[in-house]
Amino acid sequence: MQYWLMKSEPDVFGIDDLADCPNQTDHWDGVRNYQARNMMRDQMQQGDQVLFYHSNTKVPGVVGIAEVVREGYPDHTAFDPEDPHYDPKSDPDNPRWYMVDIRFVRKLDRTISLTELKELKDRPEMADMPLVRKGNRLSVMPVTPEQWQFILGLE
DNA sequence: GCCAACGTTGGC
DNA sequence: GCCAACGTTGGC
Repeated sequence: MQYWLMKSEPDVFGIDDLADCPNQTDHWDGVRNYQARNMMRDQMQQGDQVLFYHSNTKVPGVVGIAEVVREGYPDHTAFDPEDPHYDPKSDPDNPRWYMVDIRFVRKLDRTISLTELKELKDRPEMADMPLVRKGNRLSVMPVTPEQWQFILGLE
């Protein structure tokens, strides 16, 4: 079992939206970055735990926990010309983009803000966490067990 | 809303 | 294969 962090803009799809979905489950569509794609397609497994992160908002930070319930499969939104994430280069016979399904587990009692995590970035537990490094734009990233424990220990 | 960082594209 | 131009991400 592995740990991950996934970013989402709460104005588009936040932790409460996930909790409101049927079965509290939704597909993580729209990722159009190869590094993130590779992780969803090749590495994420059923049962993996996910830190749900709100980006591009007033207080960016970790707001909840989710769980991977379906492993990588083709992102159908890439095939739909009407979809904002349409990619004509993705062919249903040879899909370019993949997604996973995640299910809501719980909200944190409070937001563990990016500011707070940055202040703690020199802690040994937080070593090599892409999230707190400058210029990081990866929307799906692996989280070490140490990072997982440490971050949730702040709750 | 600004803009730095960074990934992707396409001309050569 | 290089790299300038461009688009996007995402913090502030």
